[in-house]
Amino acid sequence: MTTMVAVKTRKKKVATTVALPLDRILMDDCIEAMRSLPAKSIDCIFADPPYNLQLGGDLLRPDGSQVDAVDDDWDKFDSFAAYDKFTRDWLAEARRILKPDGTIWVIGSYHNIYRVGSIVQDQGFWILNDIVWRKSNPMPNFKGTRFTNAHETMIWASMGEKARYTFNYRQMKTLNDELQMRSDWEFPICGGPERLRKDGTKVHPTQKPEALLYRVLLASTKPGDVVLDPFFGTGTTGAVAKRLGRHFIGIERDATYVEAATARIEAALPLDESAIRAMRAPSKPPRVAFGVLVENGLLPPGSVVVDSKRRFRATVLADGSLLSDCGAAGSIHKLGSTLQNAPSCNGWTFWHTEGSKGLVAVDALRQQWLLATQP
Amino acid sequence: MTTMVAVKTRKKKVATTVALPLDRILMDDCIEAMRSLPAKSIDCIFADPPYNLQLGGDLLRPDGSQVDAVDDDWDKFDSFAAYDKFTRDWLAEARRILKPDGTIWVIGSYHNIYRVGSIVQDQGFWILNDIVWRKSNPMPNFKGTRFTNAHETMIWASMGEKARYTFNYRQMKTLNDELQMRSDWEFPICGGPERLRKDGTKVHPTQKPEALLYRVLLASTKPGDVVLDPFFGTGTTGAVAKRLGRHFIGIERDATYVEAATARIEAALPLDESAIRAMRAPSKPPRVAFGVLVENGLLPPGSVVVDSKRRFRATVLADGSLLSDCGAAGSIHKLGSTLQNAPSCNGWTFWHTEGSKGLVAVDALRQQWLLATQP
DNA sequence: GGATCTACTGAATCTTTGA
DNA sequence: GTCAAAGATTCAGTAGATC
Repeated sequence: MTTMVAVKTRKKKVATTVALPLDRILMDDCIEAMRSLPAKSIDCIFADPPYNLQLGGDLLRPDGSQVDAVDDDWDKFDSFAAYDKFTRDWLAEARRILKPDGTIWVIGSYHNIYRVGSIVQDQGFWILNDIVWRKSNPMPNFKGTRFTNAHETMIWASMGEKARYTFNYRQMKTLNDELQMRSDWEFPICGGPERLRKDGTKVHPTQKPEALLYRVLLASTKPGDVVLDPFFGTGTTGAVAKRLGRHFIGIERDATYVEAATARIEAALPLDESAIRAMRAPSKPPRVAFGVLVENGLLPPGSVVVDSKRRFRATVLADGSLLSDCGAAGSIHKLGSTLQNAPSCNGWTFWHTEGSKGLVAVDALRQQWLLATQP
Repeated sequence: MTTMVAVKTRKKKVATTVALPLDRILMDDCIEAMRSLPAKSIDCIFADPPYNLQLGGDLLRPDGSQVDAVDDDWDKFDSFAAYDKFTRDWLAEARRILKPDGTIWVIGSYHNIYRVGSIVQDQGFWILNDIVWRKSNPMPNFKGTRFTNAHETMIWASMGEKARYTFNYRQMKTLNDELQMRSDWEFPICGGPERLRKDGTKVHPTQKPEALLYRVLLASTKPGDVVLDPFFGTGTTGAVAKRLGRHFIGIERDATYVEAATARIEAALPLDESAIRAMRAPSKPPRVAFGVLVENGLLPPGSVVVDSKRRFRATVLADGSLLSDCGAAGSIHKLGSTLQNAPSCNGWTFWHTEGSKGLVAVDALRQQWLLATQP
């Protein structure tokens, strides 16, 4: 199904409708397929490009010939140069179709991620984080010649240094038991029932765990966003996007993978109604002006507020500003910073009012107000 | 003290004696100093080059205090091109002086490591591993704009694909409780008594922990080997090399750093057994966030949980929070305490899910998860 | 003397909105 | 585009003071 989506054109800020193949898999070369998509139409790209540098696969040698003796410096340069060109080409297309406030994720290992990261930066993307996927059950190093290669790296980048982007800070913090989500994530590798198999053998050699994509999409997209995966494989990105109420576009050349991905996504269930509803709520609570609490009688004019240690005391005025005993006045934030002689202050957590069980931050009143007024 | 060391010359494989400034600090530009060293004379290089952080303005913590940023001149570069040239130049010299069976380590962050890694590969080095230093106590992301940047990356490379190198597999396995050493290492950042201070302020803004260098040198060098650090700073590499019975050569331009490093290394004592044990990462019981169970499908969004007496009922949301039927929401602990009107609540034992044999505490799911993922 | 509280700090690319 | 005001934001650990 092709869906019409509002996309803003560049020159004139007029919304036009452009065809986006939402929730479909394009069976094509990734660069060709991206060329068919309109500029500035995608919210997020997740890319798991091939990184079989040393194997001399079809990417580096279209004729399938074997790479020469690896001591040959020229050949090495040739290989890296070919990989770099491929990377530049697909990243340039990715950049064209991303919205100005979109972001891109690329996953790789030490074989390719340094090439990718350099080119990401060269093309003007701005790295926001690199994320380490720590595998809880990596394949051991059988020969004992190196450290167990127990992680892969993801680069997350915005369109530029000043570009805006989506980061659902609160949801990540909640997901991590009220601690900021860190740049190192632990997940098992994809196995068990989740791993797609046909006749007992795995369909795709590097199928990514859904939990990984779950966190990626929950962190960096909003419900209804369009997520593109140019190296779709067996469709982990699509299955998770569907579950999380995001749209996906997959690009995959290999018919076997497309077939497996199609069946898989078909079977994936979207989250149930209540979970979806809660997710569609904005990730940030709506702003509430302090004055609204005053107007609505939660803290009527004349009320007294103090800081948590009762060092400062102020009276609430009718316009929602505070008047301190020493004569200073201003918004809850301004007065808090003035009194503490600090550059800034969050008045919501700084100021308190007398409750039945001691001091209560005015932020609690705001929560109360939100609970009472939000649907 | 200059010591005479046998070094093989390149053209003819005849051993000649060449002066190596063993266990000394050369106060000079790193490229100039490396030029003064003979080719193929160094067993291992550990390099902690400037990261090219490109920081913006001041950064304030939530309490209003200012973050002491790395604003030193040595970290300023005009462009990626300038940084790349600098990197190519020092890496080329490093390559010249390394023995054919030597290895190089470079540490960096996402700001620079992709540039470094690409150039390492371009110059013919062969990456053996990349190692993630997970910081147990990183600086938080104060503004809630990104994931906490909680790691740095080290690249470990040999002179070429077929080159030999030293890897003390057994010692690494022993150090890691008889499990293969993985590519992710956890250490605290350098602080406490180990952090060099003068008049209460840190001498160097980016002093590395000795535990990190300890593992690096123990893994990749033999006793008596020569370790070169072209960005010596306050001499962590030298202090650890001395304690491990390796020779070091330090290169550092800044006289203040050289002075501090000299005194520090002078005071360093060879390690005894207890100190070696202390160098191991502290083992902490693994912490599992409730959200991890949600992400991994043990309790998918939309699942219903109840307390043991079925008085309260809540739905699991996509971000790992709970939404109660009465509209209250929060983490498993928060909602449990809210509903019971109690000051605190252990959500792990409070909330249950329907199992085939009746209610099962979500804590049981956590145990199940730990069993499945922990070695 | 031990427990508790307070202040400080660390390689950081660290805001958003509306006039 | 700029600018000013409003609003949102921290974790683990050490060191020293206080109870």
